[in-house]
Amino acid sequence: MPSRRDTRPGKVTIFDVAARAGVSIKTVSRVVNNESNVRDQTREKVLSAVRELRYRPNAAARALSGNRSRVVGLVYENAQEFGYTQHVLNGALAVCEARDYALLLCPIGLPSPDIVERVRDFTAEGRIEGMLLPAPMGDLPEVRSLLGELRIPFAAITPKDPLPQEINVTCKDRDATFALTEYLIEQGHRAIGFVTGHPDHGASAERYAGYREALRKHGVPLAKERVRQGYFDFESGKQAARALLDLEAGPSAIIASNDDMAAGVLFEARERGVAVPDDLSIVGFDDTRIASRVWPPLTTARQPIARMAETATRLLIDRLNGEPARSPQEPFECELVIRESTARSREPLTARR
Amino acid sequence: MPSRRDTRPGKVTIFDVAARAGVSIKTVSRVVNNESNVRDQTREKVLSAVRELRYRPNAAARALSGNRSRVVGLVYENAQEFGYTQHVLNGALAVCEARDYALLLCPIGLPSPDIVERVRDFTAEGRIEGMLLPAPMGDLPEVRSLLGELRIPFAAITPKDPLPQEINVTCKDRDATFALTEYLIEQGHRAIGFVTGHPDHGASAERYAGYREALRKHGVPLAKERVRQGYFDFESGKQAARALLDLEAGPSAIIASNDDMAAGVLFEARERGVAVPDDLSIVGFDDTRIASRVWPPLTTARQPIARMAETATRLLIDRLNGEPARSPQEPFECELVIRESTARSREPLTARR
DNA sequence: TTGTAGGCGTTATCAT
DNA sequence: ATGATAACGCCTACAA
Repeated sequence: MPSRRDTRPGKVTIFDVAARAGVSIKTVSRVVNNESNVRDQTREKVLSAVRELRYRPNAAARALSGNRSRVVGLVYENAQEFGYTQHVLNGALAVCEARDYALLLCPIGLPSPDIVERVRDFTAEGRIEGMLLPAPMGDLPEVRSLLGELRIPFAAITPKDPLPQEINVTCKDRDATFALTEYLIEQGHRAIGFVTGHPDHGASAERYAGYREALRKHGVPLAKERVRQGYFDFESGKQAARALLDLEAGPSAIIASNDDMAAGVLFEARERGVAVPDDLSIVGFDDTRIASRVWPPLTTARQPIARMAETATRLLIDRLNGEPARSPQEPFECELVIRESTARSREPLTARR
Repeated sequence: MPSRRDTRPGKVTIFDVAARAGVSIKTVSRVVNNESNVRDQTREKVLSAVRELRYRPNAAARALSGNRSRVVGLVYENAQEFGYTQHVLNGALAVCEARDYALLLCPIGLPSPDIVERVRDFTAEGRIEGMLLPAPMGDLPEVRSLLGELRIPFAAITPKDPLPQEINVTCKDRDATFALTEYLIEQGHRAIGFVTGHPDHGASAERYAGYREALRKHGVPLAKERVRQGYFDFESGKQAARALLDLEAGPSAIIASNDDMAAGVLFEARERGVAVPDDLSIVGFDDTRIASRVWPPLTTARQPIARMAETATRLLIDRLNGEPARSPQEPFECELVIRESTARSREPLTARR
């Protein structure tokens, strides 16, 4: 029973616990790490010593010795709008905490010429054991190949082209945009503008596809001039709205590929005195906070971002603990949220009222 | 010249660098840590070896050996509204990155009965070397005394009662609310409602004081029924507005103690068809994103949150590196931002026009 | 089922 | 100014 050091105030080490429980440090280690081959009785003894001493294994020692830092890195786009990232953060943190992992942040302003160097730097001191890549980080091939090279497992949230051997969490945003568009059509809208998302985001193409599908299904021709490029931020939504509202035959409704842009559309409409939803219906995507804080609150599709992040984090940590890379069987569902930014079209296509 | 291990792919250690530079590992350590007592020539040799080998010291080994994790913890209130925290995060991360520290997050939902346990847990594995306490975390005595007990230095951002021997970063929010109120008075407003912030936040009392001072200076009586309790979130702003707009003699202007509540006030006004700013002027505080994304955009006071967080982080890291606890000489200034949510009062107190 | 020895990559101590 | 050697606290092998 080696008790290598005297009881010192402050730091309780594995030796203290071992001494107290009358076992070797290895046995303590086994118990702490939930390994097998420990008699229940011994385990109990150790556990009470742990409790009494308030022992917590030292993270640095564990990392150094076991070559596992128990830290997950989160690389995210540091944009003005933070609604999406906030949900990712919440989900990731919740799971990390439950699994006793820590989360380290790596904000990146896109586009970033030295992104590979930034990520390499982030992983440099051996701190990161696995990486979380929320959109659009999972879309960048240079990041993915770097992580592959570094042998750092990662989980991507809504990447553009999910590879089966990696961890990917996706959702049915295409279906959701389809449903949103169809809803507007059912409300009598025909001239429906669309603001796309950033072309580098995987979700952008999906959402645009959902819009076109719905138009096609209902025999509404796709008018190119009613489709504008946006970048997922408020300002680009505003600018897209400017162009759309300047059209001769302006739209009676506008779908923006996310809530931030929809808020921009709404802002522009108000500035021009266009009544929403009376003269213009507006639709967003994600149901982040801003959707219910502008007036009128936005009709949108609720993407379960936090839950998706939780799932990604869980699968990633499982993988770090030796399980194979898995992805959810099914993409997550998005739920339609009808609010006051949309109304029946006043155009005389259908009977009045 | 001990070269303890062969050149292995992947991990470059201090031994590799030492061998390459033809010095001992201690010398490499000195150079890497910018210690003195190294000949310039030797330093150069080591530095080029470091560069050529792309050597990065292992964080875990450093932490274990030096008893310094180079990690700063950020305990923050995990509220719905994230505008404030977003700026804190940005500021803290920027400085951490520059000083080669990492930032660990500890979100806490308030009120939290087990907050002390949560924070203790957060610090438990020896990961955290210093702690950042943005409002309102610096106001909680139990947290402060816990950190004192644990001998973990901390820096508070706008705490209620800053102690001189600790690191505190504050701003002149009292002056700013004073200026905002005065601005409204100059615009002809007399019936000015006020929504206070969460009573546990130090800033709440300050901002309320600024409001009262301005009224007093201009001989406007303080009407208790025009002051409502809020909690810094959107919903409480909405509810406060409900009460204020229900008053017989409703206010012609409302000052909310932050932007999120101001957005709630605006939302409620719109729901009732109260025209802003024609029938009601609205003022916020902070100039977080939401202030310029609602319509009309909010007149507010810009609190330099990110810069304050940067300063707090810098001072904290300095302290962790042996310097004494210092605080800025002067509180930070807040800047008035006049936007379209305020206008001249239409009440016939001053001449028309 | 349990324990012993050695090493993880640094920083710290004390020589020289 | 520089270097040898011992911690740091834990985990991994291998023994018993």
